[in-house]
Amino acid sequence: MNTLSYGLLGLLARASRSGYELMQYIQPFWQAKHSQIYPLLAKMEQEGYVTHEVVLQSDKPDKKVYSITSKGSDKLKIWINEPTTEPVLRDEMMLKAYSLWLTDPESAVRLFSSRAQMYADKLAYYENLMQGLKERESETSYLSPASPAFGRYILLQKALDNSKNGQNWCEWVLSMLKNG
Amino acid sequence: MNTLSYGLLGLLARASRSGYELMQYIQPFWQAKHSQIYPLLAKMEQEGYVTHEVVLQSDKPDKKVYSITSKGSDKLKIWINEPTTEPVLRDEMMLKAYSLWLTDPESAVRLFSSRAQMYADKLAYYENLMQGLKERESETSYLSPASPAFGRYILLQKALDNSKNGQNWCEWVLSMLKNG
DNA sequence: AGGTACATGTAATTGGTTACATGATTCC
DNA sequence: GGAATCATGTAACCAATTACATGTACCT
Repeated sequence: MNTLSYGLLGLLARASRSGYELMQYIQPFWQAKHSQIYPLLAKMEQEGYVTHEVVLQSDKPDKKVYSITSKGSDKLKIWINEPTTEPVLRDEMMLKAYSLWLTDPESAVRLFSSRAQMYADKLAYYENLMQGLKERESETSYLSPASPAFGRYILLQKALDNSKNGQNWCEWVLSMLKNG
Repeated sequence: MNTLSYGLLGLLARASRSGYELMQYIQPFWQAKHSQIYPLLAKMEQEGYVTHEVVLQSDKPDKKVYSITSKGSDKLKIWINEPTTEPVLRDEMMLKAYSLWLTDPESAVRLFSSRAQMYADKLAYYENLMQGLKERESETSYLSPASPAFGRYILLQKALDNSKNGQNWCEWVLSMLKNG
């Protein structure tokens, strides 16, 4: 059971989903490809944390829909109270920023402009998700810590903060590149 | 040549350093253990990007001091202008926040309090590094994009922003946990 | 007929962590 | 003598990405 397993259990604790769906839902908060998720689900099923049933579809290919077991749910609840490991951030941009003095001003501007654009795109993406949440759920739902919507709400808020933060940082650097 | 290699070249472009020193300097911006760095340096030397000489020390054990070659410097400059990969953030806390509805209020408060403390510690750490930079370097140095100090300055600013951001987010969640 | 999204899987490789291993030097 | 920091390395393992592989259903 690695961290990704708990992320998948956290999704399945809300609703049963196929491996393909799990891959899509977890993407924004934990990067994982289908080639990592499918074998992991099989392993988790072997160990009794999830089960699956095949759901036949007529408009799309058939799928395996996974559900969390009570053993999986217990495991998930225990994990939340265990010590939390520190976040790991690996951003090539940080290393490039460190070596910025080795490049010409035009390249530096290009580098930070495209990164500002990346943050703008992410911001729009998360704003859209947040709007969707607020349309679907009432305030009493997503503002209540006991509600599943609360977790999604605070997660999206963190993602929004982070994107704004990154965007502001890029603009700040760009302003110095233009004056300096 | 992976991303870590370029990070190491970026450090060596400023000053020659031992593997042990490189490990310490790169830590805040790219997590890597000595067991990954030592073999990588050997490989980079084989490929002609760095060289090393043994420096005898009397107060400490002897060390291998690595220097960047012109081939390594060329490689580094080209890399800066290549397309930048997206950042990868893996934070167990995000997955726990998502499943927060499964736990009791006391555990939730504990979880966010200790994470707030982590951000406070990081903030203090980076503030200290920033102060050191400002004491060592003149404003004309660290505010000039052509200076090596500029890269360090904007990196520390990003780390500070990020820590503050995370701390505020934790306090915001905690305020909702106390009211909700 | 070709492209895209849906859907699931395995194999090979790289990247990264943990554990094992050794030794110098300093401070208490 | 024992702990802490400095210093370098290898081995085993786990996590993650890339590539290989197959097939359905829908739309143009």
